Amino acid sequence: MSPERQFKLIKRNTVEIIQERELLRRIKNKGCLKIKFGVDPTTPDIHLGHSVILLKLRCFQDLGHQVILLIGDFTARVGDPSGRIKTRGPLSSHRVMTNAKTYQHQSFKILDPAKTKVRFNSEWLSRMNFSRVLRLASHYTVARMLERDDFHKRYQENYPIGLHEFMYPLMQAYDSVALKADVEIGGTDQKFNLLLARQIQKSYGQPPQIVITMPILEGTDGKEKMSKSLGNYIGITESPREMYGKIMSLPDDLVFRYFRLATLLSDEEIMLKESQLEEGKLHPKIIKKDLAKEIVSFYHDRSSAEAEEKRFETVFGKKEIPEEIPFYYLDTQKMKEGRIWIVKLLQLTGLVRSSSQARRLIEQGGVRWDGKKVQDINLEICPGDKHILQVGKRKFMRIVKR
RNA sequence: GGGGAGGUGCCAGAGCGGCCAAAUGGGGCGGGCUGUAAACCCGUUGGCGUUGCCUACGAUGGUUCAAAUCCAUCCCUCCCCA
Repeated sequence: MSPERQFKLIKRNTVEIIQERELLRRIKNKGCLKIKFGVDPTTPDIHLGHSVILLKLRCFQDLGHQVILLIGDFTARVGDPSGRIKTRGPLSSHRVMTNAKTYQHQSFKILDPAKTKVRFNSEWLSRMNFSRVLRLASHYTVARMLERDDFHKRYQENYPIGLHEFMYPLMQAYDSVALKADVEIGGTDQKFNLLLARQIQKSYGQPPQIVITMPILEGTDGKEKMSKSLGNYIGITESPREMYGKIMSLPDDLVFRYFRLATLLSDEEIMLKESQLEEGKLHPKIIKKDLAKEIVSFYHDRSSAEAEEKRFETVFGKKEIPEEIPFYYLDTQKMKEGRIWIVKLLQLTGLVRSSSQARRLIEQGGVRWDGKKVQDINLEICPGDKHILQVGKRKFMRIVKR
């Protein structure tokens, strides 16, 4: 493909490319570029937020470039201070390695394993001795480090900053030196780190990498960025059910952003949907269902996506009881004279965490026995063979006596 | 090294001897509404067979009939000076 067309594909959805012209020039001159993507193995699960970048990397791969998945096993000992207000606790190296493996495995749902090189930064960072660290550190200043928004804020707001946290961006920058990266890609929140690498590369006599920043995808709450710690994420290994449901819980105005950033749909297809929505030809719910089906199909398969769509309609649209429900086998010894207190049963099934919670839910009308709202907290039931216990709208349990 | 401020529930943040299981906001959960697990509105949010009892306000010990609130020691954080 011509460098110009490649460039156009690469540019789609990016927030910024630092030195666009240089990128084009390098594609022309070198043909195959080394694309670095640094991964923080502090959490094992990849979610749709990460997929924005992974999809872009996939695009690079399809264009014949070399993707390097850099596992920050060494840097994980420090913890990325980006956007954080608190210092991260260090992770055990065992934990880091397991996470790294999981990450690799999961990322291949999007990336082409044959065109992905995996490296670990402990390879070079663990061998750095103090004098080399000093040399690295001398290329940057405290004042400039404090310009960084997150450090600046923490400093201003009297939050602690560990001295070692200053090293994090430097270590990451050094990775680019070690890899001789042509391009590094990251979220916009990584801009500082990515740019710093350019400067450090120059200090080590290398041509500075091209920096590509990608948008940060909002999580299911529609406000904060998607992250595991905020609990607003959609993991790419989640079950079709969870995935489908979580997508349906997105605020409506985020749907097209997800289409753009987290699916393979072309701009044309997306724009068509947008105009149809505006003209009132498509209901927002239908579009959201399309999105859910699209994403579930990508990470699982078409048929399970369709099954989930059906189930969703049954449970939330028609408010009916779905076909497959997990079983709970009730031990008859737990019963007294063939009866059991509803609160106890709720606890036994694990549908609630405590008896207080069970009471609350009953008081609020959130518990149903065979489809009927439970009104009385003291209700004792005599279960027959098959009954359905429901908590809230989406939690069901089939109770079977044993 | 010296001086000062502070550590409260999932988070943010009030309370500074009894009326405190702890205001308020966020989040979560439940209900209502809806062709959505959108938006919006209302309720709820430590545990316990629950008009009461138990455990909780950095940790430990103490004063008091009574402590998140007072005292002592310790741990942690921030600020100013050096």
